[in-house]
Amino acid sequence: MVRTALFSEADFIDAAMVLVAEGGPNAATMQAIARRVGAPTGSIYHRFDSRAAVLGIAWNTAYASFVDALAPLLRQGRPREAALAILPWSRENGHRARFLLLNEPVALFEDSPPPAPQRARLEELENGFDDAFQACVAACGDGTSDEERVARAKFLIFDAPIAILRPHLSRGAPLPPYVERMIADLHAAMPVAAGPAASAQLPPPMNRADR
Amino acid sequence: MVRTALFSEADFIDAAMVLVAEGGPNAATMQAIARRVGAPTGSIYHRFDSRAAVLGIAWNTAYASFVDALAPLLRQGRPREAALAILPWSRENGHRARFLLLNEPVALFEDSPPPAPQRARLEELENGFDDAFQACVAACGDGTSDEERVARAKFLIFDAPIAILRPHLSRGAPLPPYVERMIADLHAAMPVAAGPAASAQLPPPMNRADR
DNA sequence: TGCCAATTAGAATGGACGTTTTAGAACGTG
DNA sequence: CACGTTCTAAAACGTCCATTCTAATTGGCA
Repeated sequence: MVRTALFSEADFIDAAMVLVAEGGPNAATMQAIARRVGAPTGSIYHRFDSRAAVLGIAWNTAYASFVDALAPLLRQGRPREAALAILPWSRENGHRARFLLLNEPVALFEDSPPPAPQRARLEELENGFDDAFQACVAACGDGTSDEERVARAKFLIFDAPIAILRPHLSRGAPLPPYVERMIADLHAAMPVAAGPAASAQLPPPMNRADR
Repeated sequence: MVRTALFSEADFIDAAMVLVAEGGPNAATMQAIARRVGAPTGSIYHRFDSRAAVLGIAWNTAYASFVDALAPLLRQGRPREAALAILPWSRENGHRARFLLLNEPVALFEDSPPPAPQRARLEELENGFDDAFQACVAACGDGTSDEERVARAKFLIFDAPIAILRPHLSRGAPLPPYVERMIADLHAAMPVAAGPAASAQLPPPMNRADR
């Protein structure tokens, strides 16, 4: 390299994340990203092939950070700790959390899908996360890991905690202390290790649906 | 009226909903909406002020239908039934469900907020829904309706069931039968009417977080 | 029958955005 | 101290889209 770069790749990635987090996917125009970094738009194209690549790398970065925080706990068979780990991760990764947890990929990538390398990397990350869930279910519950059992684990560890955080993330408000209680209570009431033993302690479910 | 209209307002609204449901907010361009209806783009502007108005009305329509399905049950103090009602509503309102439950308003309206009438109507609907929650919490639990109690009820009745449906809505797959079990189990384990009595039956929550 | 408002019809306009291009500045190397 | 490479810098291009405009069509009514 012969001329020292004024801006780093991470600068542009971060700017894109912040813009999406604050204003939705369309707010992250190439010109807005450049403006926020203080660079000309051309400089983005010296580092990235396209806008889709920028957003794809941003997504993969945030997702990798998230998976790093949860997967080890899952593999250790500690689903409750994994669910609770979303909380400090979100507090420490403000923009990333909003970027990752508040956007559906379909909406983020609707204009054009990320190029192949980023797609491959994402699939890698998703498979790793999936494996961690499988391992957790195998370690926590009995061996049978059918679709429903995994869906239940993903809900308890992933979707439900995010649903608890969502209203606050959406308002941009700090996470109140009771979100931790809600997650903990949820896992106390519906353990992932939901052998028949656990549910037998609960009051019997009332009669099924009303239709 | 002197010339019979070939297209109805609802045609355009529905087209917009379907397009957003299938391809994300940006897929609902004025030209795409018109093309799907088989009308010229000019015809949209004879009925609606702007694209923001079309999306705002579409959102309000879907939201009103959703609230109609849940609010009565909430006001009757039947949170479990309200949570389960999301299921048949989603099955009977395929596009609407994807449109409403898979899109954050911030992403949908980022380019320009809906005009005042639609904003006012939405606030009306949201207040009505909020009141229903307040009524339910008052009817189910004890009288005290502090922030945490309402947040808990909203999670159990609204956000959690949606989180259970989300993966399937997102893939465009039909909702499997076990989603009903998951919602029912959740409400059996964590009743909204969570007086101290209910949680006393549960095994004591394990020690709080690990940090 | 001939008029008029409502609607269809489709082209035109202006702006925003992704991407490309061209020119110039910086810095390690020989 | 020039040279080549990497980067900054900013303007330019082409496309897409929301919105507007102009003209043609329809059908009830005087």
